[in-house]
Amino acid sequence: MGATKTEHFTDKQNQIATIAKALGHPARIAIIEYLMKVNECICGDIVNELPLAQPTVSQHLKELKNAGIIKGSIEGNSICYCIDEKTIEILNTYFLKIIQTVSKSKCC
Amino acid sequence: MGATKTEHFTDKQNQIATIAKALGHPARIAIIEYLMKVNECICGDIVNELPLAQPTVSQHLKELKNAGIIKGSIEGNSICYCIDEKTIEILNTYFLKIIQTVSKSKCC
DNA sequence: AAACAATATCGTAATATTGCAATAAATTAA
DNA sequence: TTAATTTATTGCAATATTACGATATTGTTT
Repeated sequence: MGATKTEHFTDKQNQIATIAKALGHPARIAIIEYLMKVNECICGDIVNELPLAQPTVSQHLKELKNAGIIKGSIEGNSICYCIDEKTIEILNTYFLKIIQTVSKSKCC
Repeated sequence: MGATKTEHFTDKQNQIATIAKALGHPARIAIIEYLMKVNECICGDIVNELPLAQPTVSQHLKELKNAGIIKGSIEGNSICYCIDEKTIEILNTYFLKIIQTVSKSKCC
């Protein structure tokens, strides 16, 4: 026990949970915000920006990339990361549906 | 080490991360979907609906409640849970801003 | 009050996440 | 080629999460 029972849930449920989980850490939100600020997609100054060591940042970037939230393209020596808004849109569409459904029905 | 360095991030960053994290598990997404389906807010048939034991479901409900995603009101013997769309809206507004910002800027 | 029902909490095992120092790998600059 | 730069990976310690049996709590019947 201890492991999430992924197989008991639908693909969609797992997809939404995976994306949300990747966004469920303040460092990763901070990375997203930084990528938004420097609208050209600069890479590893993220390390200088965040109060975390380089391996830790690298790991967070990896998780964001695995979840499809950012994408990185090699650019000479460094790597250019940027937000893939399509993935955020999946979440957005999903949550919007929740909000619409819930606001229609009266509750408790 | 091992604990998230919450204090290094802004309140907003922590708020968004907390809500996203609570949604970052397929069981909790399934709970949300069930609450949407039975638009009147029935309570612990969630246990019958999910492939998880009662204490596990109770724990997931607690986390959703702590994050402000659902609210529960005691109704006699049982508890009536329902989605608090205001919290989902916070996420939605935040993500929308990301999508808008990113789609404006060209990238990699 | 006693029996029942619905939830919550406790305790604990299994697993996952977070963070970082050390090190590796890949590219560029000298 | 050697040194420097940038990013990734490994290994490990600390902590958190997930899941559930057992048990407690709270309210409802009878």
